Amino acid sequence: MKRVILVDGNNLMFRSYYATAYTGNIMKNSKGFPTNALYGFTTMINKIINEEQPEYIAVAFDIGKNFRKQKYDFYKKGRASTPDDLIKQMPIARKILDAMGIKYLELEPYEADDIIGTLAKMADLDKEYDATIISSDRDLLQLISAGTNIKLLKQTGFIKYNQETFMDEYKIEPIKIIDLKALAGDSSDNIPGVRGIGEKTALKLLQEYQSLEGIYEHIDEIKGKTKEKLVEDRTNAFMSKEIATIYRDVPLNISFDDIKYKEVSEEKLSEIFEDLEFYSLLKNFKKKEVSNNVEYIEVNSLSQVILEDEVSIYLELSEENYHKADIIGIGLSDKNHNYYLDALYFKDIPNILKDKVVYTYHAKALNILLKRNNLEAININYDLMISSYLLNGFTKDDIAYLLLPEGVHVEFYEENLKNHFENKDKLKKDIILKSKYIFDTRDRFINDLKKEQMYELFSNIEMPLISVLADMEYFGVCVDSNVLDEIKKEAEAKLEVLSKEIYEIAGIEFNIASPKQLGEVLFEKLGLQNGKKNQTGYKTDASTLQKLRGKHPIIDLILEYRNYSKIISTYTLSLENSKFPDGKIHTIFKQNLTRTGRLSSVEPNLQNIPIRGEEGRKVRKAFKPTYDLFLSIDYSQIELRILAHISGDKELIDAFKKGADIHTKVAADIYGVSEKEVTKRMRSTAKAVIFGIVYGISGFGLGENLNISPKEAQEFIKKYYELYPGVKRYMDEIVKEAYETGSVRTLFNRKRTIEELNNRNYMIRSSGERIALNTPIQGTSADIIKKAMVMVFKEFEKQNIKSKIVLQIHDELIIDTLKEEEALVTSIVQDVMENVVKLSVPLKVGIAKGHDLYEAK
DNA sequence: CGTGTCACG
DNA sequence: ACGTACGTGACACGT
Repeated sequence: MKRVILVDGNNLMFRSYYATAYTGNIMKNSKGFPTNALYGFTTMINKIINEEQPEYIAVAFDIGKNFRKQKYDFYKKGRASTPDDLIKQMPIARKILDAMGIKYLELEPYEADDIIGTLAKMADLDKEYDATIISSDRDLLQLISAGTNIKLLKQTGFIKYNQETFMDEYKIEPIKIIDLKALAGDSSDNIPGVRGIGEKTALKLLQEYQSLEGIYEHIDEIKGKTKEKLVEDRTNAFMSKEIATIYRDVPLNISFDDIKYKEVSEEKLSEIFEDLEFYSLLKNFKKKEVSNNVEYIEVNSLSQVILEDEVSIYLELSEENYHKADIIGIGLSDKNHNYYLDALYFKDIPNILKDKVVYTYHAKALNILLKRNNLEAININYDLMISSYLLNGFTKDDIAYLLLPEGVHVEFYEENLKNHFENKDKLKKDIILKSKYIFDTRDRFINDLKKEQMYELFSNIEMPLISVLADMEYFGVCVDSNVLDEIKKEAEAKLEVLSKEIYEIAGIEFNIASPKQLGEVLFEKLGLQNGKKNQTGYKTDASTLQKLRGKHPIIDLILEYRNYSKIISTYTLSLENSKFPDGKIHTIFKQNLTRTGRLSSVEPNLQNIPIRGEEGRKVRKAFKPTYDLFLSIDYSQIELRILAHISGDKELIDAFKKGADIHTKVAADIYGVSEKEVTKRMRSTAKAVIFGIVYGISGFGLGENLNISPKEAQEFIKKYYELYPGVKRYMDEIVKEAYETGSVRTLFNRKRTIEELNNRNYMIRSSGERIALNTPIQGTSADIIKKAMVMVFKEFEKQNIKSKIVLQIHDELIIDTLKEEEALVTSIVQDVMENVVKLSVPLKVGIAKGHDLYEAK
C-alpha cells in the first residue's frame, strides 16, 4: 500500500497566521516582512513529514476566482477580507514547498478542497493507494472513505478519523456531511442551510432518513416546527447542498508520480530561511556560524590556555543577582579554541584577558564579580546583551533566549536553577556553547548595529555606561535601619487606630487590604453609589475613592490606611530585607529592559522611593551618604525641552530660551491672561495638559485626570495645539512616519519598533500611536542622561574625584560626595548635564543637597 | 500566577 | 461604537 498525504495549504496558512496574529505582535523579519504564518506553516509541514514519512505528498491552495462564488455571490460573503500581512506570505509558502521537494497544486476556479477531493478520488479508485488528508476544516470529512482518512487538526494536536471512527461518532456516513451542512448551514462560509436547524437536529434527521432527499420524501412524517422550517427553506437547503459538495473531478491532469516526495534542496531552503530569518529552522542545515557541537579543553593548568587577541568570555552564575552570586563556571573562546575553566580560575581572568579584545554577555555582572573579588577591572569591548537589546528589544538576562531561535540549544537558566546546576557535563558544554556563540556572532551584531545606525549609541553611550552602572551599584547606598524601624512603628500604630475606626464605621471586621472585600463593604454594605466594576469586583483605587470623599467618612480613613500600609510593606520591610551585610543597598540597574531606553531598578527598586506625600517622603531620611553629603541634580522639564527641540515649535523654543516658567507661561496662554494673573490652579491645569500632550492624551483622559468634563478638557487640548502648532505638526508627522517605517527613533538613533500599529484592534493601534509620539521624547531624555553619566564618570576619574554617582532616577542623578569635593563636583555635574548635547533650547538643572535623601530635594 | 493597587519619573 | 495618558517595580490578595 502506498501512502498519499494531501495537505490543505490554505488552511494551514490561515491557522498559522491567526494563531499568533491576535496579540498584535505579528512576527516579522528585520526588513519588516511578515513571517508568522510561514513560520507556523513550515513547522507544520516539517512535523507532517516526520510523522507521516510520506512517499507521495501534495499541498493544495486556493487561487484566483472560485466557481462557487461566481455562481452564488453570497458564498463566503461577510467573511473579513484576508489581511495583507497574510496575502504577502502566500507566495513564499509555495517557494518553501518547492525547495522542500513537495508538490503544490492550485487551479482556478477551484478551491483547495476540490483539489484534495480530486486526489482522494484518485486514491479511492486505485487500490494501491491510501490517502490521508490534513486540515482543520471539517468540510473535508465528507471525503472519508475506505481508502481515505483524515487528520483533523485541533488547537493542539489532532483527531484521526477513518470510516469506522467517523461513523461511530456521527452515526451517519461521511458523505452525509454534505447533507448536514445543507440543513445546518455554515456561518463561516455564509452557507444558509435551513433557518432554525442546527447540527443537533440535522444529525437526528439524517440518522433517521439518510439524506436530504430522504428527509423531503418523508416530510409528512416530521412534526411541528421542524417540518415548517424544512418546508419553508427547501430551496436553500438544496442550494446549500450543492455549495457544500466538494467537486472531485478537477482537471489536474496528474498522476501520483507527479506528487512523489523528493529531496529537499538545502541550498534553496536555507536561502529562503535566511531571508525570513528563521534561524531555528536553519539549524538543520548546519549553519556555519552557530553550532551545537563544540570541542573544548577542560583546563587544569593555566598553561593550557592559549588565546588569540580577540576573546569571548562567559560567566555562569549561581543566581541572577550578581551582587550575591557565586561563579559556577567560566567559558573562554577565541576563533579556534574553547576552554572551560573552573570557578577557582576566576582570579586569573584579569591576567588571561590582559591586552585582549574582550567580548562577553552581561559585562556588568562580570565587572561586579571582579570588584567583589578585589580583582583588576577588565576592559570589555563588546557586550552581546546590550547589542541584542538595542537591535531587537531583546530583554532577557538569560542568553539562552537569544541562542534558541538561532538553533543553539542550551538549558534555560531557570531550569539550571531548579536543578541546582547538577548536570555538570551538560553545563560545561552549554557554557562553552555560550562563549563560542558570543564570539561567533560578534561581527554580525556589530554590522547590524552599523546598518541600523546605532553603532555610535552602542559604543559611545551604552558600552561605557556599563562600568558606570557597575560602579554605582557596587558602591551602594547606606540605609539606616533605625530610621526605617521608627517609620514602621509609627505607621503600624496609625494602622491599628485606623483599622479599628474603619471596622467600627463599617460595622464589620474585614480585610481592608483586599480590594474585593473592601468593594463589597463600600458599595453593598454601606450603599455608596456609582461603584464602577473591574474584572473582579468594584474599583477601589485611589482616584475612584477620591471622588467619593465627603460622601462617607470611611473613605478618608481607607485612603490613609492604604498610604500607611504601602509605606510599611514596600518601603520599610522590604528595604530592610534588601540590605547587604555591609549595611548598604546594592540595587541592580537593568540596562536591557525598557522599550524606551530608560534604566530600570530592581532588588530593590530605588527609582520609586516616595517623595510626593509627606508621610512616605520620610522614608528618604533612612538613605544616608557613605561620605558626607548627597547632591541631587535633576533636569528641569527635560521632556518638554526635548519636545520643543524635536518639534521645532517656535513659541515653545522661545519660551525656554527666555527662561520662562513654562507651566505658568502655558497657563497664561491657555487662559488668555498675563503671567502675573495665573493662579496655582491654572498652573497645575496647564501642567496636566502639557503632560497629557507628551503622552498623546484624549479629552476623556485629561478630563478624568483633572476632574473636569471631557469637553472642557478637549477645549484645553485644542487651545494648546493652536498656541503651539509646531507641536501638533510633530505629533502628526511622527505617527505618520511610524506607520510608514514601523518604528520610531530617538535623537541618538535608538530605535523602537511598534508592532501595535499593524493591529486590527483600534485600541491597540491607538496605543501604538501614543507610543510613537512618546518614545522619541522619553527615549531622547534617557539617551541624554546616560551620556551625561558617562561623561561625569570619566571626569571624576580624570580629576581623581572620590565622589560617586549612586542613583539615577530618569532625569536626576544622586551623587554621594565629600565636603571638600562638594563645590567641584556640583560644578562638574551641572556643567556636564547642561552641555552634554546642544539642543535648540537650553538644558537646565536644579541642584539640592543634604545629609540624607529627604533633605537633598 | 494574574489582578489590583500604588510608588516613582 | 469603541475605550480612554507614556515608562517602570513591588506587594497583597485570591484562585
